[in-house]
Amino acid sequence: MAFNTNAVAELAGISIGTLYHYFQNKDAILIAMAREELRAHQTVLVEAVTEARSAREIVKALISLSGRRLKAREVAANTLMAHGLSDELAKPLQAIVEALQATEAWGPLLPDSPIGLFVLTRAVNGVIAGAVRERSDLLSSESLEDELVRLIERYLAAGE
Amino acid sequence: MAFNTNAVAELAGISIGTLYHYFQNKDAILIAMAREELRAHQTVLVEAVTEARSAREIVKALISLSGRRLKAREVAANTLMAHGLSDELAKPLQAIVEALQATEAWGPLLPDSPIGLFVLTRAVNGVIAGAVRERSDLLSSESLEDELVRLIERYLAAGE
Amino acid sequence: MAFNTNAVAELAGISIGTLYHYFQNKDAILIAMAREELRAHQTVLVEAVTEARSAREIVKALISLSGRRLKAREVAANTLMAHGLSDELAKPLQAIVEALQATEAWGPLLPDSPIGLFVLTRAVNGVIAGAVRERSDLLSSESLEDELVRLIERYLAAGE
Amino acid sequence: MAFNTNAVAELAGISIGTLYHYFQNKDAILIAMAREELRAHQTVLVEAVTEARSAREIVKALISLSGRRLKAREVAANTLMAHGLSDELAKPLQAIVEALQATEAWGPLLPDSPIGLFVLTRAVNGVIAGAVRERSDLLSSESLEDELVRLIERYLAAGE
DNA sequence: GATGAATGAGTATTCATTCAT
DNA sequence: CATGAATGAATACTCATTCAT
Repeated sequence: MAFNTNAVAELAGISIGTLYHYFQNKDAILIAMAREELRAHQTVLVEAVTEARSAREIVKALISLSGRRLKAREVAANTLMAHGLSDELAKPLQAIVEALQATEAWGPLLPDSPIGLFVLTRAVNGVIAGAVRERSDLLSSESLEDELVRLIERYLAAGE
Repeated sequence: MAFNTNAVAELAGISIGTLYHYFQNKDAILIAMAREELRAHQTVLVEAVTEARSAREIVKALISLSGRRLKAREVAANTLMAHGLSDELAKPLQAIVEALQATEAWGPLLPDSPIGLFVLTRAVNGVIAGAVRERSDLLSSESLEDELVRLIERYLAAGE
Repeated sequence: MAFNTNAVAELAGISIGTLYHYFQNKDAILIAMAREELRAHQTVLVEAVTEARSAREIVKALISLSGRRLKAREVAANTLMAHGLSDELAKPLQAIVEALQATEAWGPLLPDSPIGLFVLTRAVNGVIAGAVRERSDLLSSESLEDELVRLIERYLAAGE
Repeated sequence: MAFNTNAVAELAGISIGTLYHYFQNKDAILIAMAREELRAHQTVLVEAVTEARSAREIVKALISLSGRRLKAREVAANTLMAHGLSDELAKPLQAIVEALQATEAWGPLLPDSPIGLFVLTRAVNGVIAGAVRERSDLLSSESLEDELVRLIERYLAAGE
């Protein structure tokens, strides 16, 4: 594959020897890179979502960011899954929830129960991830946005 | 790794030469195995879902089957994604939809629009896949079931 | 390489099993094919040279036939050399000499001594083979012809 | 065969990995070895021919060196031909010509025209190569020498 | 006889890791 | 600390040959 350690080192602009100064072995290198990728994505997501003023704006942001560094994030996700660290993939979602909970606008609207939060976030994420995975042209249409907003609003209304 | 071609051949009970008689190279072998894994899972899913008599039974079935051959399916999914075939991962979902549409009980209830179907299926799938990925103990509780049924029913009601 | 036995069988239009009915092993197959190639070329050469009425016509014929089935003859030559049968490569030259000796027109003109014949034939052959090997554009010019005729005539005159 | 890459590496006193550090693949290794063989032979030939004081001494040198590392040169020649590099086989001849042209003794005697040089060199080479290929006992006799000298002198006289 | 799927020893090649500089 | 040439175990893949049909 193209992901051999020497290629990684060259891409990173350092020598393979130096790479092995910092990391124990190949797995450690790949996991560190995957986590960094995820962390960076999380930062971008949280920023975008925090600025959103409506459910629609949140959905818009999530969809538009879903194409960001797509390949890199895919590899990162595969790496973490292959090493039994798939639970870390949820960190960005958790961070988004925490960010929203901290705002005056969203805090009161979100589900109280952890399960409710879990279902809502994973459902939205599942829809967008599915569209990305399947290279659906829904991603560029407004109807996916509409439908996701409806999913969210209906689900939130259900708690009343 | 343990997935070297010679080991695969031995496991399959054929010689390495015969394996290469059927497949072009290692990637082709892995992809074929991944597709077979997915196909088998799809069969099991469709059977289970077809027999279900309520939304709750469908959710129950999907959750209980989500742990089936977990590692194998994970590897299969990674393989397909690594080869740019991630869209094939949606096949089981599509098959479930088609199976349900063909029944008297479910056909009329499902969303008419492709987008509605897409959102509903990927949302449910996203929630269950998330629980599996994160090794959530929600999987064994009834509350996840409750919440998913609520998600489905509310979303379907939204079309009215 | 592309010269594996299965490919050879397919090219020959018979099954690999049948090929092994006729030949002991791969070397036997390749050597037989090489000899057949050489034999066929020899036939064509002798025919052409026999009809020639002057040194120039002989040279013309040899040059024009030097491009015949070039790749096949190259492979054949390599095969024979690789199996220590390089001396067989001289057969066509010997056949040409014998054919010429048998004619009224040429018989008396040729060198009496085996050494003279050897030098003359290998010299002419060496020049043409060299031009072919080096992909020289001399092959299509008339000057190579002129020079070869001069070489032959001078050498024959030397015996006087 | 005995020319497997691991054996080559061991013979060269380096690891197989290092060998592949320097060369792209097996073909590249074989071609490099063939060229080196040819280059070394060329050096020896040019040295010997440069010291020669007469046509006979040149012929003597060429004949006596024709047996040098015979098998190795044969393999080298086959390798280059098999890779479409047969034209490189002429390099030693060209080097000899250039070396002779640079001397006071030979420069004026050699043919002016490229074609003349081509015919003379390939003719002499063809005769000696033929004798080697056919394992002729002419190689150890003086008569081949005589005849080659005659060929050369007559051909050179032809230009007058 | 003819077939061609199956075999598996043999070989080319990769790539994580080390260590002398 | 940084480097990157060198290593060689591990692995992908080939192809001459067999043999049941």
